[in-house]
Amino acid sequence: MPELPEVETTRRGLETFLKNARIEKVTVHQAMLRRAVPKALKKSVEGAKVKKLERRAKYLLLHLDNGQTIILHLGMSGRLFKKTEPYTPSQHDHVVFETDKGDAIIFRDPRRFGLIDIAPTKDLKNHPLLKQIGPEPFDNKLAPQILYDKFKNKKTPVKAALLDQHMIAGLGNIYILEALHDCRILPTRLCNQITPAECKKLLPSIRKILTKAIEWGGSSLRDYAHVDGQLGKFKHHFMVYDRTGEKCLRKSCTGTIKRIAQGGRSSFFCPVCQH
DNA sequence: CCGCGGGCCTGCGCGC
DNA sequence: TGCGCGCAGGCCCGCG
Repeated sequence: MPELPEVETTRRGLETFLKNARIEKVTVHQAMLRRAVPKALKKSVEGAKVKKLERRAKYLLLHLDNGQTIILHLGMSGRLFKKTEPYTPSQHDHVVFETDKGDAIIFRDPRRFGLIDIAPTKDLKNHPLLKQIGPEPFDNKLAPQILYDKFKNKKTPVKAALLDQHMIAGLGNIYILEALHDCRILPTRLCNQITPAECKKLLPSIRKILTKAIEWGGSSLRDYAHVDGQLGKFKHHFMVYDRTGEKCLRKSCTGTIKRIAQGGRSSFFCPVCQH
């Protein structure tokens, strides 16, 4: 999916015209996403104003002025965009939000791994989808030592642990592999073998990669695009992701990028500069 | 409790 | 040209 940078880019894109807008109409064309769109969505949302747009992990939270919050997740292939002419409707345009400003926001998701839920804002902390999620990468309270403590008793490869949203929020396949390359850690390394010194490099690498990715508007591979239709450009800055057989881009490294499968997902790394 | 593999969906690119 | 296969940004569930 859309990982943290793509969701954050979407949040920023929506904010410019959704903040303080009133949602006048919700149309559900396809209710069956990863789970069913709640029947109450329409009733809970129509007539309410969007007060604040927040991102938590890969979830987008639209806080309304009636005490409800819309919870959106883009899954693997989801995107949210503003309808502009010319508009080519798709059979995967599942939900449409229309505002009092005349805008229509479309939730398009071919694979339907995304989801939409609605919950009282005050109950979000205990929402089953959000309750167990780990710290945000940019949370000031997150320190290398915290990562180390989470790693030290785990026997899984570090790649798998970072994919787990309970460990740290918002990371996915691309940015994990880019961050691990940045701090020279192999994705296959076991968590309980990662040293405190390595954690001290890992966290800044995660933050650096995410920051750069947000600056470039995320990564558009096939489905993802900004709210206004522009493409995210970070894929032109990948060091390892999807670069099998190509030269490692680290200065003066002579390695060639390798691909392996871990837990059914691809991992890319440089066998020369990562250890 | 933990770790792994499968399943959920559609679409695309590749090799034959 | 057409078909089958593998693979794709994520997450949940059930099994051992």
